[in-house]
Amino acid sequence: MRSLAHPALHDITLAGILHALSDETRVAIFAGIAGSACAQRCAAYATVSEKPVPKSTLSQHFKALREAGLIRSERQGVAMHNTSRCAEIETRFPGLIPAIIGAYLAEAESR
Amino acid sequence: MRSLAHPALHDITLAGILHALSDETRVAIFAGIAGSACAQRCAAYATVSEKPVPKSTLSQHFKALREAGLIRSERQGVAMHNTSRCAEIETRFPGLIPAIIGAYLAEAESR
DNA sequence: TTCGATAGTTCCGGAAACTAGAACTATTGA
DNA sequence: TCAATAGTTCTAGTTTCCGGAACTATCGAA
Repeated sequence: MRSLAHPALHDITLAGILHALSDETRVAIFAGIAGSACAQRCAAYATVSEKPVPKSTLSQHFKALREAGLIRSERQGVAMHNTSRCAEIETRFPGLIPAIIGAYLAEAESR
Repeated sequence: MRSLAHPALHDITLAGILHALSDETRVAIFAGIAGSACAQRCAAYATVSEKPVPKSTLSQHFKALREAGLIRSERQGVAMHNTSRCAEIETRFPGLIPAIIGAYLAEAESR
């Protein structure tokens, strides 16, 4: 397995973030990771919003979030530990992630 | 020309907004419209960030912004008047658009 | 009322991106 | 060494995106 690529903070772009989060499944995964105190395994999201997500698709989604700079993934034994990079991003784009998470929660609640 | 479709406020989705703004050209156009007091013609964005944008592509971009609910377009004689729907969206997703515009400006400034 | 100019839209083919099944790789525990 | 677990990569079918060419709508002459 090749080493996982994480962009440096200054390589994270707004368009990249918005694109990564413009997918229902990915924004749900990211909200879950960002809202959790502890690291999350990929497999924790084998079903998202009551829909099963195939393994390969899930892997692609995590890759997209990783390459956008939204999460950090580290192998821990056989599993993967995923944590959000919210704090870092906050220094570059203050208020952006909280606003998106807020909108996500508002939308989820109204459904 | 068929009448232009604008989604109702409650049909505007977060994913739709993020997708529409996940394109460099579109977010630049939207920031221009949102930051302007008066309505903007499509042709005002025939070049964005010093890159020329083909007419057909520009039309598609405006359509994407319109269908995401971000702008309102009305024919005014031979031209189109485009205005942002920021105020409406603010009631549904408070703080979202300002945060994105802020991030866009921060990124534009750092380049 | 026809002609020309202007401003967008639609059509369409090639390019790029997304989805998900199948096969593969890495790590751990028996 | 083997089996199980957790992800990744390969690949093909589908969908979406880009931009040139052709089309439509509106207005202002003449």
